[in-house]
Amino acid sequence: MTTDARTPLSRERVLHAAVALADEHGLRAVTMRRLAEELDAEAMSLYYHVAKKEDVLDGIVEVVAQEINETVARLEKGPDWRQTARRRILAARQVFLRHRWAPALFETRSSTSLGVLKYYDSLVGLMHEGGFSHNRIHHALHALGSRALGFSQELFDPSAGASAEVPPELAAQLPNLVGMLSEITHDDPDSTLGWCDDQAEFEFGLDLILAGLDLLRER
Amino acid sequence: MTTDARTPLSRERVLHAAVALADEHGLRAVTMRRLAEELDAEAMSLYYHVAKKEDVLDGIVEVVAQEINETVARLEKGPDWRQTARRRILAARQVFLRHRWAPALFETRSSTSLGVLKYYDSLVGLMHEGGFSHNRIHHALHALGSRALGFSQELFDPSAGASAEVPPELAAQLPNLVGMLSEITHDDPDSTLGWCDDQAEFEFGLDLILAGLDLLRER
DNA sequence: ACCTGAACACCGTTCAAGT
DNA sequence: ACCTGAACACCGTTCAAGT
Repeated sequence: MTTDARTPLSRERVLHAAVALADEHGLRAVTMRRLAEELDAEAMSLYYHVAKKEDVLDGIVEVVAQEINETVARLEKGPDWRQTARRRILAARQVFLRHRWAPALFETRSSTSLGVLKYYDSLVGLMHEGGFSHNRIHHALHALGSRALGFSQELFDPSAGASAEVPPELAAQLPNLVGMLSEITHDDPDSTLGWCDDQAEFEFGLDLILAGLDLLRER
Repeated sequence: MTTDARTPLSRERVLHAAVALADEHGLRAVTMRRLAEELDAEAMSLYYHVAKKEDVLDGIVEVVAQEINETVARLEKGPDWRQTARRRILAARQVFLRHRWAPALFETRSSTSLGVLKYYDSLVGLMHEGGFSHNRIHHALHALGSRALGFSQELFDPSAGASAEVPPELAAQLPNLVGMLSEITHDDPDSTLGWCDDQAEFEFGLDLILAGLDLLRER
């Protein structure tokens, strides 16, 4: 995973090691000391290449954002703004499926990333060509929220256990929720970004919003 | 803010002190040592009343969730499911406006909260009465995401500076975004939950989704 | 039953010093 | 120019000891 121990450190090496570490052991494993270890260096050495830990976190958001932009750049345009946007968003999602720690991080610090801004810039351009006013586009970005980037925020925690296993004394207090959950099955566990954000659910919400936006455009 | 120094500690006092501390100085100020200080005790004393820090965080989510449920319980029903849901969601939002640190925390750990589950349970019940199948409701909750609870996730960071102040060398790389932002003004700075999640934007996205869902129900 | 002092393992970070 | 050892202030947490 890490390159030769003799390779000198660099901001880029530090950031890529951080992404790899997060991919393998989660974001919590990314400490300055652990990261240095991964690079066969001392924690203090990192400070020559990055300002502080926040800078590392900003940096790995940037790395992931670039990965998204490269993926999106390879896509062909669809027949209309909506299809094109949909394709891009679902492609971005694939990148997050490779970096499952990233949604949580993006939610706190995506504004610092030039790559994220470029992604949005391109989306704004697409919608503007597609007939939306800037004001509408602004609204649209809000309506989409993190869906514009390919993930939806998790309101339930994956670690809390499966849906059906609600303890009986709790179930009595939550009759409607338990009733609903007993009827629901999730389609594809491999496509999950968290507990409940699987591909089918993500697309449902995305399409609902894109359709709603498209109606507004035509008025 | 804190009660008499003689008042014995309790889980409840600890949690309420934690909420007050987060309200005043942010979630980062909530450390075991600082929290103890606030209660005129030693950090180690807290461990008699809470298991660990995670337990404190779960607990303050619960406190806020209860606040939401109490607020919602006082509301009258609207003419239909959609109006009622809208009222509840906007009322929940008011609670988050008093606890601006809470959205970020809810996004990571709301599943542990009985109060949050009760909120959802009631929403599921409302929609079921309103003519939705459980399967549709499940989809609907996904489509709404955190909006069901009254906030939308922030993709941009409030600390990063105002929208118009994009440095010129950056602006050249982001023509569409800069074009958009130059036309946009946010309506009401007081209603903001973060950089861009103000009341008007929140309602736009919420109504778009509620309208889309309502159409599905009628089919 | 409730609270605390001392101690441990772990953070991020600074700074003077090494090559 | 690049890396490091020692040190600091701060975490969460344990545990034996106090009342």
